[in-house]
Parts: sequence; C-alpha cells; structure tokens
Amino acid sequence: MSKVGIRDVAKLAGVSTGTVSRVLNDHPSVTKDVRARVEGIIKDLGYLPDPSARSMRSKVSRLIGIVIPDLTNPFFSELVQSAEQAAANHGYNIIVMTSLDHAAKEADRIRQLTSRKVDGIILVPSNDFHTIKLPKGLPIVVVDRLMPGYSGIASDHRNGVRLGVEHLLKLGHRRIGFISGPGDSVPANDRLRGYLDAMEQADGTKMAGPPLIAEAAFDYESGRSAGNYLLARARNERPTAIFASSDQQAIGCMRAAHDLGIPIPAALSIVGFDGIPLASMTTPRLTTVKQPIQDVAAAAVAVLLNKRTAPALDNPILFPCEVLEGETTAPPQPD
Amino acid sequence: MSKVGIRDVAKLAGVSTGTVSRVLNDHPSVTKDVRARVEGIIKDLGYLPDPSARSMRSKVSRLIGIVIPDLTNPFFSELVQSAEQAAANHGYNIIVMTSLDHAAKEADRIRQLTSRKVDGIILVPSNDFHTIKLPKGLPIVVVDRLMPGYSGIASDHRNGVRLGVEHLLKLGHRRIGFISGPGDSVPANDRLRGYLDAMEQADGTKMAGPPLIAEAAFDYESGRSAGNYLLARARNERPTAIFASSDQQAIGCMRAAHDLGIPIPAALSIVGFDGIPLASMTTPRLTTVKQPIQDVAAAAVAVLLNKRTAPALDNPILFPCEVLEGETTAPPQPD
DNA sequence: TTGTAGGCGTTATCAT
DNA sequence: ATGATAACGCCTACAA
Repeated sequence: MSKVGIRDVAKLAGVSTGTVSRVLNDHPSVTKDVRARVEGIIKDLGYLPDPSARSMRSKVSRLIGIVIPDLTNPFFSELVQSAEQAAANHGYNIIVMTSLDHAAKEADRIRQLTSRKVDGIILVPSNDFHTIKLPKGLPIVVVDRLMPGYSGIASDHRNGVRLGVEHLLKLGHRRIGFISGPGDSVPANDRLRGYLDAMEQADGTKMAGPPLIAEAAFDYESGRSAGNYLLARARNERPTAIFASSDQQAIGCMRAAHDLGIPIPAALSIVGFDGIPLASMTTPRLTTVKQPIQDVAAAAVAVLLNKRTAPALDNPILFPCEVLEGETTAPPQPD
Repeated sequence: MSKVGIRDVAKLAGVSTGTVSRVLNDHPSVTKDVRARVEGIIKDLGYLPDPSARSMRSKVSRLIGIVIPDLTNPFFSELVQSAEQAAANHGYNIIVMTSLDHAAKEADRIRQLTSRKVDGIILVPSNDFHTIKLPKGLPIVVVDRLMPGYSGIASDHRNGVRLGVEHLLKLGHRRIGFISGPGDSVPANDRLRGYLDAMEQADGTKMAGPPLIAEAAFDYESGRSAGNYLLARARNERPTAIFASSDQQAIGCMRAAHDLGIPIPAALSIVGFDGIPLASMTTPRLTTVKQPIQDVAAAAVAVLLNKRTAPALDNPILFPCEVLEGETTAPPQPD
C-alpha cells in the first residue's frame, strides 16, 4: 500500500513504462487490448500519477489560476464556482486568489501564479489595474472588466442595460433615473451607454429638469445615497423609475425609497443589474437584468484549455443578458 | 530571458547549486554574505524556483485544498477568502472545490486533492457526508460542520445562539420561536441546543401552547415557510420573537411576517445567525449573531501549516460568536 | 559551511 | 505499436 508508481503498473501489465504513460495520456497508438489491460492494473493498484513529476516533464500543470477582486461579492463567487465546475470536468483544478481590489496585491498574486506554472489565468482586474503589467507568454483571459490589449469575455452589459431600460419604457416610464457605477470602471461605462442607447431611442426624453444620472460605487450604501439624491425632489421632477447598475445599488436604492416613504412599485419602479440570488430575497422581489455568469465562466475555461478559440484582442466574446421580472416594476402613476 | 534555473544562479554567484538551494529554503548553515550575494543574483535574474521540481523532490506542494458545499453561500465564500489571505501570507495557495452538497462529487474532489499531493485539506463536509471516507495520512481539518473522528474548528454555535436568545429574553420576550436547521446537520443541532439552554434558564418558558420550534433547511424559502408556520396563529399564542438558525432563514421569516401584516420589530422581533453582509442590507437591518469566520479560517490554515497544534479529535477549537444588534429587535408588545 | 552527485516519477525521443 | 533511456529542475545525503 506504499507509493505505487508507473513502473509497478508497467511490470504487472508486462509492458514498458512508456506504454503506461501513453495509456495515461490517451495517446492514439496503443492497441485496444493493451490499453484495457493497463487500465485494469491501474485500477487494481489504485495508481495515481504524480502531478508534480508529470508537470515537471510535460510543462503542463492542469492548474488554472483565477484572480478576482473580492470573493465576497456574489457575482464573483458564482463566477469562481462555475469555473471550478467547468475546469473539473476536464481534469483541471482552480487556484483562487483575491486581490481585494488592491493593485499591488493583485500583481503579487499574478506573480505567484506565474511561478506556479499554471496553464492559464482568469483575471478580473482590480479597479486601479492600469498600474500593473501582465506576464506575456502565459494565457490570460480577462473577464467582466475588459481591458484593451487582452482577450476578454464578459456579458453584454451595454445591451443588457438597454433591455432593462426598455422594459421600463414599455411600462410607460419616461423619467427614468440611472445609478451609474464608478466612472473609471469599464463595465460601468458600458452600462451607462446602454442606458443612453435606450433613452435616445425613446420619445420625450429630452425634457428639462435636474439630471437623472447619479454616479456611485457598486455597493449597497452608495446605491442608497444615490437613491436619496435622485429621489429628494418634488414629485413631478422625481424619476418614476430608477435603473441601478448593480443589484446591491438597487437594494440600497429600495431602502432609500422606503425611508422617504415612497412605495415600490406603486410610486417608483426599480430595476437592478446582475441577477444575484439576493435579488429574489428582497421585499418586494427585485426586477433585475441577469448576467449569464455560468456561460462566461465556462467560456473562459474553454479558451484556456484551447477548447475554444480565444477572442481577438479588441473583440471580446459577449454573452447576452436577460430581464428577470420581479415585483419592483409597474406602470408609473400619473403626476 | 529564457528559463533561468538554479544552476544559472549558482554559476553567477560563484557557488554550487546546493548552496543556492539552501538559500532558497532558509537553511541555517549559510553565511550571511553568501546568502546576500545569492539572493542578489536571484533577484537580478528574476529566478523563480519550479514548484513541480521542488515538490517532487521535497514532497511539499505549498498547496492547500479547500472543499466546501457551495461557494455561492456567503458564509463559505468568506471562509475561502479568509483562508486564501491567511495561506498567502505563508507562501501557500488555495485550490478551491465545491461539492454542491453532493457526496459523490465531494469524494471525487477529495481524491483529486489527494493525488495533487496538497499539504492539507480544509473540509466543510456535505450534508450526506457520512457515506464517504477520508484518506488517512493527509492532514485534514474539518470546519464548521464538525464530525467525530476528525480535527475540527468552528465557531461556538451553541453558545452563540444562547447569546442571541438571551438578548431577546433581556428585552422581555418569553414566547420565543426557533427556526431550526435540518435535523441531520451537526451545527443545526448545536444551535438548537443553544436555544434550549437559554430557554431552560429563563422563567416562564414552560407554558402550554403550540410548539415554538420549526425545522427547516437553511435557505430563504424554508425560512419563509417556517415563519409562516410559526406566525399563523392567534396573536396571544404567536411568538413575540423568533430566532432563526441562519440569516437567510431570518430574512425569509421577515418576508413571511411582512406578508402577514406583522410589523417588525413592533409586533415581532427577529434574530438571525451568521452575520453575513446581507444582514445589514435588509429593511429593517437584521439583528444577528455573527460568526468569527476569519478566526476560524485563519486557525484552520495555521493548523495545516503546523503553526498551531491541531485540536484533539473530539475536542474542537471553538471561537466565540457575537451579537450584532440591528433594527429587528425591540421589547414585546403586551398581548 | 559548502560542493558533489544521485534520484524523485514521469514524459519524450529514438530506436526497434 | 512498443521498449529503452535520457532528461526535467531541484533537494538532500554524504563527503570534504
């Protein structure tokens, strides 16, 4: 029951270690019966190839690194979970690392992964990412927060937001507020453009009045104060609906409305973005635009495993979002 | 700029590869200046030791596996994140795996980790865990859902719940309902005992009337129906406060109360358990018992790295919980 | 304290 | 299609 190696298998199967190795690696040139015999012995002996030895020789670690800003964020944790499942299906494992949105830590983590000789990295860049550079020669796929110069995969934020805003427009809303993400965030700007797309196509949007866009971080508290800002006005100037760039913002905004005594959805419709589980746990349930996180994760893994061709540098793979109707949206009340 | 190895360093530093290796591994018997010189060269050359070669020879992978039921659960994602930070501080990295609470998948993942030769495993067993066996010889620390026969680390659920219930008792509540976790879950039973501890110590708890305990899964929907069950009674038989075994249950219960027109905290106090970020995002903010997840994670890592002695098999390390007062608790109304 | 050399378990090259 | 054998890059006795 001590360490059983490839030679033990070879000896018992009456073949050479080379053949066993070929069986292990699905090399085509192995007879069916030899393969069967060897596989039998492998199972009998409970032989497990040593990944270190393997990787030392073959330069393949079957390890994928994933670096995200914050695992506590449900969006990212779902991303990691999906990636883990996808990778495991191909015999790959995932090393997770969190940068805590700290560029220095992020750089350090990427360095660690490089020296670990992972076969590829899935990266969600921290917000002040521009300060670091990525090692060339190691496949990296940037996810969600796309960056020029790297292969990127994400959901189609812009179009997703457009869908959500159009949902509000169809209900009859015209004064639709928008809580934007941080101005230096790529996806935040994509989402903002989606809002503008929808509003420009609609009628009656060029009215006067106070601005309908508030910039905020993606978190709950920021959403709340942005909501306060947008809602603290005379009723006929106040938006009848608000689209928030994240579910957490939307929930913060719900809280703000609640504190101001504005009933949802009677006097205010709210739509969030992300589709995290939390969205269905609010009272009332949040209407939101769901990102296809699983698709994104699976595609990222597929690219790194060469099961799918990498996207061109400035032509990311985008997956469509979908409106998930909850209970926070209704036709507007007359002024 | 091609692959720089230990010999390149050795040559440039004018020493042997053995010495370089010793420098790399902080071996004590290396002169200060030799060490300095070698380290200089290492930095100059940007030399990074090959972890595969290293681990093949030394049998140490500097890798820790962590297997949890579900990364989407905020409790577990915080656990993983904390573990990652703790491990990184010691030059270790984390391989995450999710069992999706599926025993077969869990067994498979543990097998993968074993063959990866990780230096240790942090395991949160899936609920039907008893069906699989753990490999001996590999350090494993069981976290949160303790199991007899393995070193365990967790927060002190029983005492934590007691604190939470005592908080309600101090406010004057006597009819305190309890939403329990699944009956086959170890922590669920610990929590239940904490509730019983507190209630037995209090006065006036042995009244007649319908049962005050409802068993449910830990999730939102289960909490909601358990809440409905406990609250669908005449006002003077209905609990004036409910302690839920998880924050998600508590939030589901809030929803149930809301649907029944029972104001919180005026007519019903609610306390949750876990202290996930979500708890502070509800309206009103949930009062909850916070688990010291970071402490648990750090301790688990420390045990695996031999920075701390492992707990005895049936004497787990427990960390104390803490009541986080929100806005869902108030003195009871008179009947 | 430092150098030398063997071998860790596998894969890849070259024959056969 | 299979076998023999030399690396892969490093650690660790052992020797000096």
